[in-house]
Amino acid sequence: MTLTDRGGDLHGAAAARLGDDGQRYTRNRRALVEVLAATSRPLTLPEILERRHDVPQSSAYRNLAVLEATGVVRRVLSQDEFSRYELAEEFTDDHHHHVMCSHCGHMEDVAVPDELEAELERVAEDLARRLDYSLDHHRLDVIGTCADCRRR
Amino acid sequence: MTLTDRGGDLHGAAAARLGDDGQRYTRNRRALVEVLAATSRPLTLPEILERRHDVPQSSAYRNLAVLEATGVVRRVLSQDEFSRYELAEEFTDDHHHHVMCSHCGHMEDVAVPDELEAELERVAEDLARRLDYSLDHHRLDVIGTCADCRRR
DNA sequence: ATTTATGCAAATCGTTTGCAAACCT
DNA sequence: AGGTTTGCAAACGATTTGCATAAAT
Repeated sequence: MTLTDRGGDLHGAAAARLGDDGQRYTRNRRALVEVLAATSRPLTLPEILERRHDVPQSSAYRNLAVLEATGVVRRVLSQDEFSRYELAEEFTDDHHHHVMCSHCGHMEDVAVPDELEAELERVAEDLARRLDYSLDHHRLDVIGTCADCRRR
Repeated sequence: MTLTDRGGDLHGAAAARLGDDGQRYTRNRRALVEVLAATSRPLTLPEILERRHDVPQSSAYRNLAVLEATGVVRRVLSQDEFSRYELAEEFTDDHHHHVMCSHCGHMEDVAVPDELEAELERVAEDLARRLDYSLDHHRLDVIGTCADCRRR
């Protein structure tokens, strides 16, 4: 059974993770997790605020930092001026990569073939060992120009 | 024959590229290209300035932007607060990826096996086609904690 | 009660920009 | 001469933070 299979228990899992760190799962934090769970791409802070007008900007930043520190959220950097946020893989049970527009910074989640994924994992482990890093994860971005930006 | 095989002609190639865009290959721009050519990892602006005390910060930023716009330099984002800069692949004749520390943002260049590279290229083309992006390049990061940060 | 989170306003800091002087062709 | 680049200082803007109040346990 996975987190996403358990359906409504995403919030339970997030609350438990925060609790382990002595943090509370508050209204604002739940709102952020809900917004991120409802998209298939990392969102910028303005995009998050658009979806939840009741969360003030500073609280969004502060709580995203808490969620990131506890491993519920991952921050991903794109090519534009904004950071983007997505749920950590552990909370979506979905390993994915990104296609990113080098002009506007837009990102979308994509999956790659299992065979490639397995090879990426092997190579990542090998590189981390050789350079004396403790491996966390790998990240693959396909970078190009999206249809909207080509039109401009 | 490649650019790097031609040895000292990196500057010639950079000058030609800038010339195509009606830009000059000035003292400061040459200094930046020299610094970037001398490392095997993307450098932050402070790291660049450390190596060339004669280039003022604003000129460094301004010229890196020009070099990036003309395709001589690529800006890569890491996990810390700084952008990092490296020579574009066309000017180093070296396709590489990065191992990155999620704590301090440090990055190092790494190569991956040709077989993986070929598969990455195939998958990147396929994804770009399916999502209607014009493919530019792909980027693979291995993310972990470096030995220095583990010690802290 | 006590600790933690909130939200406004102000500060921070990497990066960008205005502008007058210096440079190149 | 006519355009570009320079470099200082000031501005910008995404993100962070101080602090008094509100919420959670």
